[in-house]
Amino acid sequence: MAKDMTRAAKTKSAGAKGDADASVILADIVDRARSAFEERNLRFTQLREQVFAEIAATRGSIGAYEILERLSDKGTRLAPISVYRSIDALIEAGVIHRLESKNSYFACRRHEHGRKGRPIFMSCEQCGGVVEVPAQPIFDQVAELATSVDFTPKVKFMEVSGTCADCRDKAKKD
Amino acid sequence: MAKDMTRAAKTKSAGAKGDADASVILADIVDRARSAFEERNLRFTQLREQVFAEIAATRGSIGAYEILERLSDKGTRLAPISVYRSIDALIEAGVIHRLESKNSYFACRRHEHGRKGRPIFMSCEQCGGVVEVPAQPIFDQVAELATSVDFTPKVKFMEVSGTCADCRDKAKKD
DNA sequence: ATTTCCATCGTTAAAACGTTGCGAAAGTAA
DNA sequence: TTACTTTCGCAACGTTTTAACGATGGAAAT
Repeated sequence: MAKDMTRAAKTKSAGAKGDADASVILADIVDRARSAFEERNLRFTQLREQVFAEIAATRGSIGAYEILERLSDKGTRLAPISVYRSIDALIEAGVIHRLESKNSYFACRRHEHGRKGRPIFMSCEQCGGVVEVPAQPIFDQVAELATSVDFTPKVKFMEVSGTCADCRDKAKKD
Repeated sequence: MAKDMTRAAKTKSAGAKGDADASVILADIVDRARSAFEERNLRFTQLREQVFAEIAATRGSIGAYEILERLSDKGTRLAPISVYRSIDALIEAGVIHRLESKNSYFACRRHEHGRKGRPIFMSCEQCGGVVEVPAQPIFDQVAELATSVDFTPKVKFMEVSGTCADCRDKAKKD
């Protein structure tokens, strides 16, 4: 039943927006997340699945309280802590990331660019969309710079805000 | 009188910690901030000065509510919004920075490394200290990478957390 | 000098984000 | 079964940030 819900949610969200990559349906993304959990011997519980599905169904990033609201609208009324615990587990499993600059969360899309090293997150200030771009050389340079000032870095990702191509083009039309 | 207070605060904080660069006294840092405001035709009000002095007197970064508390201890009781408004102005003037990953603020130290392009903030997870390291080439590379995926970046600084040399050495002793 | 204007600040309130503590339930292992 | 660990529900609380609105005070225009 949980799976049916996620499929339904996906159809609705992608259909409504006429998403270009509607081919990658939400259920598949959820399945990939499930695999990630299994690989690490972590439990992909119903709650975690629901939370993940909401995040993955979102274009751009989503805050914890919005997840809370959306699940509530669908009949699953939760306390904030439950969502945060699920978020922690999802981050732990590596299937979502936290966008520090917006206190929000988005589904990992590493699979879209293979696994070519650590990514930079480019987050559009207009539409909220987030793209992950592999940038290992830049991380290497940061590490080198840090070492040069005797600092031991612990960087997992970097965030860059700006404007995506779509929004830039839209702005030009005005 | 405001100046006297800041001088006193500085003496206390640097003296207590036996800070190495006690030579750069707080009052001078405040004066530099004042100049930054004047250059931009912004007002360095008493409130902004007090807030700035608290931030500048802090080793590492400080949260808005801790600023609030410290000022309250000194007899200036403020509403949170007042602190946030001052913080906004100080960021606007470029004399402090926000550490996104910790929801806290610290005084800009650009002058310590000349003005050689945009800095990366290296923030120590152990001691909370923050150092600014000029890293324009890395910003350039990020910009290039962004452009290559048709994204218009708007990066001012980057944050790297990790461990500073002092804390690493201390850890080794254990 | 008086009016006009705008930035700043005070005050109240609430929104947005995140955590603690405790105990029940459900999965795992012996 | 029993014991153990992980997850979850629940209630309250703590932290960070913003909104709305009015008062004040200094600079500029008349």
